[in-house]
Amino acid sequence: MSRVRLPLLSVPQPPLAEDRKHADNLGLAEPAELLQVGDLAKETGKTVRAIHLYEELDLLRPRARSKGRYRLYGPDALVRIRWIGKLQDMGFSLTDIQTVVRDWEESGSAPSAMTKMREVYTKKLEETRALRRRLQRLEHELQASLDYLDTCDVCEPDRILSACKACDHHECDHTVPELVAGFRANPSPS
Amino acid sequence: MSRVRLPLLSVPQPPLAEDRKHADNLGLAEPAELLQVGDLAKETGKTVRAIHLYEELDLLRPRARSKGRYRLYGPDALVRIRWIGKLQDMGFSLTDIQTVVRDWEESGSAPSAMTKMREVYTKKLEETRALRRRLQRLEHELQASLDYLDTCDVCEPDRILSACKACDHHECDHTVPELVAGFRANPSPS
DNA sequence: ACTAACCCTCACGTAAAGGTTAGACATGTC
DNA sequence: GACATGTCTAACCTTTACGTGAGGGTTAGT
Repeated sequence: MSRVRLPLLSVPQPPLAEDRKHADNLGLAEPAELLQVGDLAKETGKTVRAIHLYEELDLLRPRARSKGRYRLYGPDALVRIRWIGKLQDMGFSLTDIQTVVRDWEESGSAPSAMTKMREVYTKKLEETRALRRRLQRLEHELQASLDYLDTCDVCEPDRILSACKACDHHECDHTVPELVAGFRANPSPS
Repeated sequence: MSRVRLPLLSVPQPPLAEDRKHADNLGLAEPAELLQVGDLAKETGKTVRAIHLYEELDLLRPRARSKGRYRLYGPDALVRIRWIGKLQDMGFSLTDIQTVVRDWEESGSAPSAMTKMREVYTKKLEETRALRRRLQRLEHELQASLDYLDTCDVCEPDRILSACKACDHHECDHTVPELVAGFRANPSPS
């Protein structure tokens, strides 16, 4: 019975690509462009700790390790991390994602995998729509409350506001928005 | 830098008013209708524990106690609890609400209080709008991904799906939706 | 009086998603 | 070789919103 929580938003802002450190190992044709964890962090906006965590959860895996055991990732890791981020944004928990990933990898045979993927996304699409409607209702309520408050100082311009906390002016029309009523309800102790 | 999380939704469903236990103490005019914590719980869908918690956080306070120290609430408590719930739905944490309440009570003088209330709601209204836009983008992405997947089995009806995990059919048009690409990115260990 | 429901006050547990040390190597640069 | 950074592992810390007993009174009804 957990209710919806809509936390404050703040998009990570991919901190614009930094200087490629050890340029490119000119000579070796293919395995060029290996990134280390900090690079991933910079480009995805996630922290190193977060990326390590994803690995602990088997959501991500370094392509190799350096001699000194540094993790080395291919560029696909970027895709993966961003993907994780998007799923999170859509409301998946990391453990949800774990499941999704496990399912995908277990069904090495594709058809079921594709089906699953479609299922997951379809379901989430519906949830997202529902959530948006819900938000819209909240928006209306907020708007209504603000309108109500405006009324309050329209009918009693400016000055009388100082008495407004106890103002019964609106009490006659019993449609005090809940968002406003709640403020006053349940007064503090004696 | 916390990102948005949009948890699964599920509205509490106010479990339709139960039988008024000790009917109404016929005789005593005013202080009738005192509820005890379980009643509040039933009517708001919150748990008793939750209600106790709200009290610990100074968001709610019983109007009185019975001889045996049972908490007794007036009907305004219902309003208050529902109000708390709505604020939570809008993304306020309980500690946020604590602040709001404290602010409201401290400014016993009303004008600043009203202003504050308006401020809070105005801000939240904007956040909510932003969030909705964000969700809309996610919705589009989901839709796009699903469309993409449909393409996948339109061009290769049915059977070839079994090879689709490795299918490069779409790789030519480099617009693999991130939501789809992420699935495949970063293959598991060797 | 007896019983079934309630309620009281601690107080510790939990899940999520990392944050934050700490102590110790690794790398790249001058 | 010396420095400044960057990484490694391991392990404990943090916050949120309650959940879950334990141990023990309270109420209402019969």
